[in-house]
Amino acid sequence: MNERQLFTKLLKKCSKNYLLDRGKQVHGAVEIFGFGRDLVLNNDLVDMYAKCRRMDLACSVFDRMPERNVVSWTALMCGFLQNGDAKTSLSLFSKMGLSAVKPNEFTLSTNLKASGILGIAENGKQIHGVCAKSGYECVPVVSNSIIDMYSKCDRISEAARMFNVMPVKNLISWNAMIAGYTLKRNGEEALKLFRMMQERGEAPDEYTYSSLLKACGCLGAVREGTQIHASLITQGFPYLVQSTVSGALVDLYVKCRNMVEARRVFNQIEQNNVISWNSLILGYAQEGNLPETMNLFQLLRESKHQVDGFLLSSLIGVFADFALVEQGKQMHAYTVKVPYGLEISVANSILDMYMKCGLTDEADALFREMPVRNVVSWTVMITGFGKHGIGKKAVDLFNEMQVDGIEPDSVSYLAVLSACSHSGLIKEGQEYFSSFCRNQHCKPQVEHYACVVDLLGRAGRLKEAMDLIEKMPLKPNVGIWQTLLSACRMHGDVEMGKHVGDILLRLDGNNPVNYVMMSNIYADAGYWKESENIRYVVKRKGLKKEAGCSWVEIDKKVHFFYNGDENHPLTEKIHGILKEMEKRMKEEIGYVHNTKFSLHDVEEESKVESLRFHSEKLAIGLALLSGGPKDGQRMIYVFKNLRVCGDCHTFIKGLSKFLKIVFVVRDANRFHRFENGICSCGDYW
DNA sequence: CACCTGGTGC
Repeated sequence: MNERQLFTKLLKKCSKNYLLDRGKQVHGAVEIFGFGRDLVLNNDLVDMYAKCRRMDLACSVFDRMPERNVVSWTALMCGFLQNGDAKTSLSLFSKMGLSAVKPNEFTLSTNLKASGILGIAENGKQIHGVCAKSGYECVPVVSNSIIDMYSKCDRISEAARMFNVMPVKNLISWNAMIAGYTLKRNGEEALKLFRMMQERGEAPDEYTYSSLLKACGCLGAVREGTQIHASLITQGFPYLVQSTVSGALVDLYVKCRNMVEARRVFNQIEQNNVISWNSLILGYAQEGNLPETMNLFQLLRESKHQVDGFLLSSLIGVFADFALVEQGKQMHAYTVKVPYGLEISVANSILDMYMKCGLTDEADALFREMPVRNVVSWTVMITGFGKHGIGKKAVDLFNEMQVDGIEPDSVSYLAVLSACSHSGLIKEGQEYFSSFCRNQHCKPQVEHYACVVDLLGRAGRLKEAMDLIEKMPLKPNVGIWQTLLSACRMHGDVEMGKHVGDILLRLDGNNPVNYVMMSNIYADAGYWKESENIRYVVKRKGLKKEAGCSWVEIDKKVHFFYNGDENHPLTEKIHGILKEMEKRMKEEIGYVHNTKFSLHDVEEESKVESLRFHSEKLAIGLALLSGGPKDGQRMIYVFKNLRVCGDCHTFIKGLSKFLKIVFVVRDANRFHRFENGICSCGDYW
């Protein structure tokens, strides 16, 4: 072996093992031995510095090269891509196009990948054109990259077309296509492709399994996921102690709410990485296991891994869902101290947390302070104000956002439309909807139509709402019919309600909510027999609604209540104070139990006894028992997982009037702010 | 010099 070959071999070894200092020594030797102008060795040097994450040094070698070939260019582009700078790779690609050097399959693949990462379909399509013209399209590396690029650019059908016409598919082609479907949350197609792969006798590898397990997680397909897990074990799959496949397994079990199994897989992994840590911690948080969440969070901080923005924003998101203000504030304080706390997604999750906990002022102050805001930041605020029934502010923000130069996307349109419907801003809502229809970039989805149906329904324009559903270019879903059905009930339109109910039950006959709504419509109109019949069907089918649960925070401790719950140590006293309130309300403002408005409730709850002990009332009872609002604020916050029932709504309105207390209730749909006998929802929710 | 993998959010 001559010296030149030796240097190449040494440099490759440095690249592979990220040995920067050793690489620098070899670089020095290359110069001393007079190989400073050697093309191949310079290419190796560029690659070595790039792999050692020193793009500055890679560039200086590249710049001083007397001549460059396609390998020199590609090594540099690759380096930028691997260091997270896809943009520079693409601009180098166009710079290279001006020189005489022609791209090869490596160059094309690298820049297809860069386009995919940036999600720029136009760019990728252009490179695809170059591939087609030069004949590289048929080289597997290139076609695989094309599949990857299209699926990352949200053009899954073009990815599938490439996959289908490829004359030779290798394992990576299958993996890329399965990953593409998984990315778009199309778990069914991913599993279908996997079955096809098995029929053809293709052996899967760890990439295939990672994607597949993710697909199962998206589908909530516990059975398929467990099967795959079992077959990995029986095959003696060598990767189960490694983090990638097992990380996907941990996440699968977390998504399927099986924390015992998730923990078991996690414990088996020899080298856990941040991702599996994050999955596990989030899993504990989502099931409300706060001690284990914080325990693991602490262990992670003590480990060699770094807490990242991903974990922070998702953890804060869980606190927001549970309305754990104290935990949320603690986390906010923590984010201020760490560098990744500055990430915009973390700031957005904090905004969202304050909004979901009812602290609009805190959110607003933080929002105004943020140095950088993106469309998500604005959308969080618009959604938040919308759910508080402060439609004016939501609308103003939506307009201000556009003045600020940020284009609304389909989620922000949803936010503003829903804000309009929650606040009864009918005209404004319709205007935003038509401007959305004229938008070049995105089209309304079923959810947007549902907002407009709600808007029209609220105004009693049921016929127009029905027309809209029938004329819209999309297939109506369960949600949109439910919206119309609610409107039918609110306006006492039994005939249309019956029609809509029939459609709904045919579409989704296993959701008890649909039956309850129908039953209530009949009951309101005095059709007792029909109402009973429907309730009977629910019983016969054994359909169960999610258990109603409310909670309230008192002295930094959260108390949970279920409907009719008698587990709280103060139950008797809570019942006592609620009965006393009812009595006073009856005498002072003529309150009677309102069974008519049990719209969102199910089963035997129409009985006065059970209405009295709905979870939200129990929570309020405890808050009153503990001396009412603290800190001089005349406010009590209560949170509920389902929608607040009509009777409770009337009850709380009454309470707010004669106790002179403001009650804020967050239900599954929006905030209700009760003040002096009036609710911010205007009795329509 | 290259292609495919795992965790948030409205």
